[in-house]
Amino acid sequence: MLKRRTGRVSESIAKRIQRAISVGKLEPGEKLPAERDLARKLNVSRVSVREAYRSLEELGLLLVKRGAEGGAFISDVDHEPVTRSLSLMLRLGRTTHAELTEARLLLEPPIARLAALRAEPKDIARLEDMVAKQEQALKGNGNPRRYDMQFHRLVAESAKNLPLMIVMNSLADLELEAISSIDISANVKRHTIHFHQSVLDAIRRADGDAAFETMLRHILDVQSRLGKAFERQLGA
Amino acid sequence: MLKRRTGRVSESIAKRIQRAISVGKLEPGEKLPAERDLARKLNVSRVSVREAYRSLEELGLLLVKRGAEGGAFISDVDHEPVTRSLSLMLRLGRTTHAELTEARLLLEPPIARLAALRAEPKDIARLEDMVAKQEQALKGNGNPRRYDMQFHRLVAESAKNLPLMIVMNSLADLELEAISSIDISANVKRHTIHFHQSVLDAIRRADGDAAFETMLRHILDVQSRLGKAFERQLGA
DNA sequence: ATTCTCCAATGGTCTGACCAATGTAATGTC
DNA sequence: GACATTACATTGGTCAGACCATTGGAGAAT
Repeated sequence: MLKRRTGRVSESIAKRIQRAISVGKLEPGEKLPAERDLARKLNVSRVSVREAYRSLEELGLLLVKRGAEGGAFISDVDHEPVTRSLSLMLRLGRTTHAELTEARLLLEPPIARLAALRAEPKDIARLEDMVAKQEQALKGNGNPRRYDMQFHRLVAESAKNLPLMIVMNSLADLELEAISSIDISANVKRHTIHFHQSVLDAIRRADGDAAFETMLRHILDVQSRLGKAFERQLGA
Repeated sequence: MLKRRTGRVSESIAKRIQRAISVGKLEPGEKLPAERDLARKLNVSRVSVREAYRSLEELGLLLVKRGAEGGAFISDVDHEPVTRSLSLMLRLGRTTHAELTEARLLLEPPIARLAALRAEPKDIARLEDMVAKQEQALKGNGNPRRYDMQFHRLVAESAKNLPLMIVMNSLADLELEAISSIDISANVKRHTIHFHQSVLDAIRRADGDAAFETMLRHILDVQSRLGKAFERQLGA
């Protein structure tokens, strides 16, 4: 035999399918053979096919549904797997909040600038919506924290750069996790909303420099306030 | 029973292990039970344990070796999964080389600035070593390309910020993959090395602004040169 | 026409077996 | 005694076949 694969059977199957997807032979929505069928066709056991499907599912390439009319379907690839991995790596790497903030300090202002230059009307509408929700949550005792990072994500989305958006999403995940345990005063919340409004305003005016500056000040502001909160928490 | 898991058995196992890793109960290098043992302990089949291990392996959390003294070992944190997923998106056209370059354009100059401010002697030594290797490879017909991205990674390492380092490493790997197929003239290689030397010099002088500026110009330079190369390749 | 029931397709899990790789310990050879 | 060889135990990899669980649709009942 010529094909010398020392590796696992499931891997060679997974690789074949992945290649087929890469070159466009398989398109999103298409259905792969049932596990039993493909196993028979390739003269391997169902286990191997299952493992291959499982790997591809983990990669975000497949969606496996069970039941009648179930099966393995080619997914639309989105950034979820990257974001998940990146978030995981950051968490595992024992990233400190200081590091996290520093990274955001480098990233977010330029992202905000891009957003100001590239935001489309629907991006702006979503940002407005988010700020409105935040205000409402503040008045009505709701928890505006969820919406806070969401705003930052939307800004990144408006920048129309997928890698940056992915990075920003992961950092936001981590930030949310980090601050979920500490109390935030209504005062700080008001400040946050105010900054968000300013950023939104700059984006609306397509004023890149203003967006950059405002975002920078916003993160510095949060940094100093949260720094105090972290200390209080440790002291208590 | 209280715990209502509708999902797959393998997933609940994988989640448990992942959590144990996240909170530090399991550390890199540690060995998980053999498939048979864990299966017996949890009252599930070996198949389920295998699938759990397989998922975690795909996520980059485990390394599975077979044979005597084999087993599933907790991996060191590595950016490989992030890179892999990103690379997939690149291949599937969800993102472009232009976006990638733009991201680097935003990220690398500030990273270089941090590196200049924080590089320790041993970081500088490694950077010097890398540039030397590059020069040697250029003279001796070697392939300096591998060392190119390596240099950028070392810069990110010198910045002492884990999130930024992981992100930078992923982007560097991706860049390497993207350009691996195109020819690079000796002229461009010389330019690259020259820029690297300048960046290194700024870092040695702990001159953050110079490092920022030089890195920015370097990437812009590469961008314009590679842009042409890409075009040539497409035209051919 | 609507609801209900049943069923076939399909993934999920289990059992138990054997194969394959791999490090180590026992054995043999010089 | 030092080194090569062999045998073996451990562990993941694969297989076959069975049964369970979910799900959507076809057909029956109303």
